Amino acid sequence: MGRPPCCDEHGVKKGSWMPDEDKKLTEYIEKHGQGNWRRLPKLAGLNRCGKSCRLRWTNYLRPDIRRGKFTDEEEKLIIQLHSVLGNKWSTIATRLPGRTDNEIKNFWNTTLRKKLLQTGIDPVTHQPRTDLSLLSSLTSRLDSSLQLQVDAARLIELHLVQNLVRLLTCSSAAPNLDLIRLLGSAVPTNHHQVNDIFALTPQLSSLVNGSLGLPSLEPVGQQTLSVNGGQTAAPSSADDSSSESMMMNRDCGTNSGTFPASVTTPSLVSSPENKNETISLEGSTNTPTSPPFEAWDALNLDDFGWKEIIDQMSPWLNAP
DNA sequence: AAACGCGCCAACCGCTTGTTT
DNA sequence: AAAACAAGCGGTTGGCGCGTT
Repeated sequence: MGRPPCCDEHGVKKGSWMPDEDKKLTEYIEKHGQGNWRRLPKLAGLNRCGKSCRLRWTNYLRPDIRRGKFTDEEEKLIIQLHSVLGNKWSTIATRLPGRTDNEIKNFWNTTLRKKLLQTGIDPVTHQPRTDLSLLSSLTSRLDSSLQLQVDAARLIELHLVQNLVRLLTCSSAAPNLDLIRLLGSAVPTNHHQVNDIFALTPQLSSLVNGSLGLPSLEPVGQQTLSVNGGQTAAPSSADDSSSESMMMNRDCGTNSGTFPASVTTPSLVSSPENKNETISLEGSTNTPTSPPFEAWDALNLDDFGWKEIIDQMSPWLNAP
């Protein structure tokens, strides 16, 4: 049989103490001393549970309680003791006469903890914060990072368009009719008709036919998107890096008709194997006009309306 | 003047530990 | 030895006051 709750009595008052309650409690303890807290409320004429009375007395009414602001010495002592004892507030309180564990705990949580954090000290370990140096280094790279975000966003846009094209041009199976429907065209039944879709936008058509001499998004340094902690796959073969990779009749993998299970993308982070990478998140000096963006920018894909397409493709993109 | 956000702190809650029966 | 009880402890919450918008 478990222990019954301390304050399970019905009608027991909770919340802030009234002055007359404080008076009753103080008078009773001054007269009879501390003792059986469970019986005290009844004897003192209080409609409170014993636990509540004890807390009120020890944290507020006790005559030896020292109220007011913590001094610098107390502050230093608390930090010092906390570094040794941790959150042992009652033990810490025994070293600060007149201060209650509750008061020290509150002071720590509201003031000291923040103070330490601001001065670069971890309030748990009392050691210099390691994440702060990381933050500092990130700040120093803010300028280039902002530019990288632009580069990365651009790259993702291009990559999505690239995969959209590939989906529509897979040769190993019937074209993805659903996607084609999404493009708002009449349902094509062969590759010739699929090509007609691209005729809707000369720019995309050019992209597919490689007639602009566009930089391939797949060549040297291509990586496979990985979900295992960002590990990169080995660069793909030289065949894959051919400009033909953007052409029709390319093998799209075994999952034609659905989004390829293994989505290829240009590497975003340089690696020893990816010497030719033009985009690196670490100290990149790329600008929006640097390769591979120049030629792609010429497409003016913003006007293509790809965003709407990608929105509608989201069920495929999110499919397992 | 009202609304809102935020910090402070008293009090509560649930759990653990120690003591008594 | 086990159950019941009391006290203590630390985390969390809720209300209040104050400053800002």
